[in-house]
Amino acid sequence: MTNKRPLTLHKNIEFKNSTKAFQDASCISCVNSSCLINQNLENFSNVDFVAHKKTLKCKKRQQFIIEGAPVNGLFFILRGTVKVFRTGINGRQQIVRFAKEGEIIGHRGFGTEEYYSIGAIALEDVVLCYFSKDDLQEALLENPKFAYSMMLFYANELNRSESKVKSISQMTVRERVIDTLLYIYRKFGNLRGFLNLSLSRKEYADYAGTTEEQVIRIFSTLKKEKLITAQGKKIGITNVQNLKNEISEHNYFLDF
DNA sequence: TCATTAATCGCAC
DNA sequence: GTGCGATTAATGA
Repeated sequence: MTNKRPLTLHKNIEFKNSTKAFQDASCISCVNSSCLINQNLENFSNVDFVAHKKTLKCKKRQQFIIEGAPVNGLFFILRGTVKVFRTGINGRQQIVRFAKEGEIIGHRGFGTEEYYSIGAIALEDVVLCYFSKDDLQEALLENPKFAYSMMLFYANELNRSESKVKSISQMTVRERVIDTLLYIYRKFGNLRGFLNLSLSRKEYADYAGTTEEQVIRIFSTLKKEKLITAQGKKIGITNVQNLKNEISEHNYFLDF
């Protein structure tokens, strides 16, 4: 599935060569323990690899990967959350996943694919680490433990992606919305009784594969059923177990 | 504060 | 279930 559609221009894109975007954040002193590179740091004999990485900051709502753009490297999230999407039929946005610190973005284009098949937008202010393809390739060949960690990551992604196909094709809209809520819940957790990631109704819809109106309607029935609470963008899950029960018959996949 | 953007709801299909 | 449009609420410059 090659994707060579022309670049979709977006109003605020700028990451390459914009000097102020880059600032040094050394891997050696990095506190992000969920990063695969950080975890494998002591196994690298070649220090150049981490020395070559670039750090860039993205403001909220800034797009840093454009669908169809050539792949030159991989992004690792140092801080913040990001949504990864691809443009579907009728220009509708399909959110592939939400990613938080330590996660890798753009990995599907790594290796054989020349162009990104996904786009990525910062949901809040984000700090990214960017490694060039060449440096990464070298590091993977040299360091089996690192390669193995990456393989696990890929396998996990594939598993999640497959279960998502099933949920979109076989679950009802209500179930998909609940599934989305639980996904956000287990990945981002709760903060003061609300999901620790605020998304628009549209974004819930784009992930669940439905429309904004459906999400609104389902949210309001869930509210009446006292399963969730909502205050503007903040959604709180009041009864996780009941929600889980509703979709447990279809599988309930744990992912990070 | 005022202007813009998002959330809702009702209704037709 | 979906899509449109009007109304209301929330956000942010």
